[in-house]
Amino acid sequence: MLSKKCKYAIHALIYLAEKYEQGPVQIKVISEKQHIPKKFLEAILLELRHAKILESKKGKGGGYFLIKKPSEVNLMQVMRLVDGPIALLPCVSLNYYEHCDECRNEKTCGIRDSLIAVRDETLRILEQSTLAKIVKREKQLVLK
Amino acid sequence: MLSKKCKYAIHALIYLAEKYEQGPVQIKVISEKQHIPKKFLEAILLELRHAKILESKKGKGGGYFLIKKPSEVNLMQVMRLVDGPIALLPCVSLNYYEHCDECRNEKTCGIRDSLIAVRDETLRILEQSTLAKIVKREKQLVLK
DNA sequence: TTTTTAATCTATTGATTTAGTAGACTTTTA
DNA sequence: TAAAAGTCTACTAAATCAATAGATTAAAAA
Repeated sequence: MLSKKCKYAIHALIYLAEKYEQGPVQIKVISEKQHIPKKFLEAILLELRHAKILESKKGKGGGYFLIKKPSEVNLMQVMRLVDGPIALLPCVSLNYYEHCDECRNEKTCGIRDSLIAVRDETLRILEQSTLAKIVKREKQLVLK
Repeated sequence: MLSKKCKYAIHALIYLAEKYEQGPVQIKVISEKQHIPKKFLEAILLELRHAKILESKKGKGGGYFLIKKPSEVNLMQVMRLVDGPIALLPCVSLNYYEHCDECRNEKTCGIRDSLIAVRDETLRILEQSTLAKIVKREKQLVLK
């Protein structure tokens, strides 16, 4: 399961993708519109800034804004950044690999194949899910 | 990520699937062969018994054994039982559904589609992964 | 019937992670 | 220079995770 932090991060990014190239948006505005605790959101946005997905401007008229195109930010990146590994076990993780103590020899562990398959399918779907596609989808859903 | 508990449960079940219809296996034996803390394993096996996957026998010659066929136990069942939801958010979970506070209207939430796709692909793979297949796979891997 | 074996039940615990909050500080703009 | 808005440091309550301890019960064998 995703953490609340990650869910908040995704919703904040979608909101900022809607306002792409329309100038900075204040934390307070995102917080209110997306029902995210303001102080918690501050930390999340800072993390996304450090990851070069967002940039910020201080002082009056300041706020946060996307510096990547909405089509270049996907759920795979965001989830990895905020929550860490996508894989179900560290021993099948691409970005956060860790050796498995229990299974003596990884080569003969029968569950790795399944978990690798889950990982790859999950990554495929999450990588395709860009902010641009999500915003487009939401607009279509609102019309229905 | 799976909890250690869930990983232990899977490895214990694979071990018992290898010994299917060969009589009860003591907790201590499973614990040693699979490198699982004995007391922790006790609780896990009990849970699997309550779920009617295992049965136990007390006293001398006692232990645990599978009461379902290895082909009838899959990773989807085990993960759901031990760790709960497979889905990435409660609002896209089939078995542990919970309404989402933040997204006011679920109908227009753009990330649900992706998360539902991830869930369905994950379930498909995990459901196919039966103990029988895993044991067979491990035997093949050992030969290589 | 008693002893031994092995699972069962109750309960507690330490460590880590999650989900925040508080408050002082810095930068920018009007 | 005052107000606005992000930044940084530190702290905390609650929940979850990963166990451990010890008494109890049931079954089999001596």
